[in-house]
Amino acid sequence: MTDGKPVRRRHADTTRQALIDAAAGLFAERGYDRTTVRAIADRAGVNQALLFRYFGSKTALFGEVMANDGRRRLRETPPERLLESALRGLLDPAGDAPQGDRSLEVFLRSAGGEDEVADTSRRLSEEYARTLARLTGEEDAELRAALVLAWLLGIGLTRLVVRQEPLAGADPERVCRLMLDASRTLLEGLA
Amino acid sequence: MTDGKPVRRRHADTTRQALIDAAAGLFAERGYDRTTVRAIADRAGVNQALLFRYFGSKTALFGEVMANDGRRRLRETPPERLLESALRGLLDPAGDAPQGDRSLEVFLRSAGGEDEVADTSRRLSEEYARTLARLTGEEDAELRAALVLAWLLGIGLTRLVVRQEPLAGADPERVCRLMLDASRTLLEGLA
DNA sequence: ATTATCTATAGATCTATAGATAATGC
DNA sequence: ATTATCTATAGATCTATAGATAATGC
Repeated sequence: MTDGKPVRRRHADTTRQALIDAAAGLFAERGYDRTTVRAIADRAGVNQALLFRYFGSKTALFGEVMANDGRRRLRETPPERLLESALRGLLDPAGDAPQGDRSLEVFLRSAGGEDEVADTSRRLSEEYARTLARLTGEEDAELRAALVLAWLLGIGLTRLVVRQEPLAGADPERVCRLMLDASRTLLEGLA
Repeated sequence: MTDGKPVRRRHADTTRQALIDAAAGLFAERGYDRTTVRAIADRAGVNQALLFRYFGSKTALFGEVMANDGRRRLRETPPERLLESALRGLLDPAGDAPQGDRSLEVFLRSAGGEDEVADTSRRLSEEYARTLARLTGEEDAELRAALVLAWLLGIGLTRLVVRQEPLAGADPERVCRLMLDASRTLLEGLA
């Protein structure tokens, strides 16, 4: 695990970014708690002390990762497509369009952790909820949006974290159709 | 934290059960990883070494907790009422009917943890899925049941673990109605 | 005498820091 | 000369165990 992507030696910005990339990957794969600073540094191909030099602490690096990559999908997806895009991202992390935004995976694997991490995660998920809520004119728009988002998260939890069949191995198209059809009964504005 | 419920001194069975009860509560409140064996022993009012004497390891105690209390709701609830019962249990852990079955909370807070714990959790959730799948005759009954269960878990995750508004503070009745109505479009057999 | 309980501690992690080393730019 | 990087280690947890102590039952 000592060699990640080859890092140009002695270049602070490159090293910083390598640490962020390594952390983003590992947080998505294992969650915050189960990712050690040593594993991050190893994957980035640098010494573990540099993580503290550049970010100060592991929680600060987590915040940086979520601020950096975590909002790409939110920025680049039209609201009425956001639910489907996020669902497809969770169903097929490899073939996902807004490249590199695995923040919902990070969320699912880290939400139960320490307070500062939970807060950072909650803030991201609140932005999703707000965006979805604007889609409908119903009086309880926010609650409906929260329920749909909760469903998305539950599907991700079952498929990626728990890996429980038949959801874990189900065809993404079938899951999308069933989930989106039922969601439209809750949120009108969905594409 | 040294005094839990007063334990009759020097009685192995009582001590064993006190440890199970303390563990069940703490696992539900904090999840497996964030619960220390010392916290369990303290709440049970006994020494931490007894946990290892009676259960061998922390993971073994986790298995015992899930086997002990974890299936009460499954046993005592008719299948067509299971989803609503579990949902109400997550929405209002205090006023819940099958007393003491907080296993879904434990699941939500522990699913991302180490392998043995994840396996124990997955097994419980599979029983829920199987029970729900029997409710409908549709060809893709199992996938539909898995999706409904995922929704339940997502709601629990958002409300209890992430504590994100408006779901965290929403009226249980409203949540029930919205969620169950939409679920009936997926699973016919629900009450 | 038996066995439930406690004391003390080994051993494994992990985050974080202080201070030494080595590579680059002037 | 500056600063990016590494070595070595402190200090905080946590699970688990070996062995001593103390309470009960015959």
